[in-house]
Amino acid sequence: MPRTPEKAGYSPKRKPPPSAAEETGPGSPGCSLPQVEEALRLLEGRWKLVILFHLLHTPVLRFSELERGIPGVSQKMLIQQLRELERDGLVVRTVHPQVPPKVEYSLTGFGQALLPTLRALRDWAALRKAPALAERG
Amino acid sequence: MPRTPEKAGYSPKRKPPPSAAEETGPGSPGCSLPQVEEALRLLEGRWKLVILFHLLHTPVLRFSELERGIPGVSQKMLIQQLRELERDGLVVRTVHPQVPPKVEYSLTGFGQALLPTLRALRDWAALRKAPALAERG
DNA sequence: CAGCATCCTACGGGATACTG
DNA sequence: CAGTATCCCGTAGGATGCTG
Repeated sequence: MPRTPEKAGYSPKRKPPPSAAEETGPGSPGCSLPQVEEALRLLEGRWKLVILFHLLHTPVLRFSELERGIPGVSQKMLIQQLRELERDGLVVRTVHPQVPPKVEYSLTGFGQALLPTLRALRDWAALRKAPALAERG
Repeated sequence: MPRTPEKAGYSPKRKPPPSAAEETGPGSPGCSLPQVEEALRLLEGRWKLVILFHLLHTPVLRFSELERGIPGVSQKMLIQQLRELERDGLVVRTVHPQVPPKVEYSLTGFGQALLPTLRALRDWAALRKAPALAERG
């Protein structure tokens, strides 16, 4: 993102609404919708879930392994998404100071906590082939 | 998307890889990664999960209700995401032929099947405040 | 009320080339 | 090997205005 010289935090017209803590009332779905929305942002990005799926299956993976494991991704995207996941506390990046560089990625506790979600997601994905699914609920 | 007069299906350089059913082997994470990836696409979009959360909480909602329930969204986006969800078989759109138009949205069986996933996601989101979460997994 | 149409910008994300 | 830098396109998505 060299287009903005700074950190490019981005905060324009997007969330101009009132103060905050407003939908957090008792009438909101589940528990606190905005809190969920916030967490959802951490997972946005075409490759994040895929990366997490891989790291959940293989606890430690180096960059090249991830790259090979996710055929459609470019290094730029892989790096970018990994950095965001790291910044958001989902993934740990470990650099081994060697001559041929070696960097390994693994999940934090927070990242591992996604296990139930990803498992449910996988099961849901499997439903797409199930014929017993009535189209009209 | 009036820029492309047609349906603008979009299919450029995105998925040029081999045939398919290749990672579906026994060595892949969980079950079949590409299948999960495919299902993941149905949920992409800034507002889709939020919409689904709302519809899971309130089974039937009209357009204006959703609009009010999701403060940050624009009508354009709301419509667009709803249409995609409808097209992908997650949501049903029911038009009531009245003078002041009335359109209601609800989940299909497939959409309702996301309940466990969304629940897990909500629980995970709640973890962000939990102090007992070691940053290094 | 529910939606379509249009314009416009920022971001997502791919391709390629270069570096420690 | 594991990135960084740059160029570039297409899409996401906001703002506004109009319609049945």
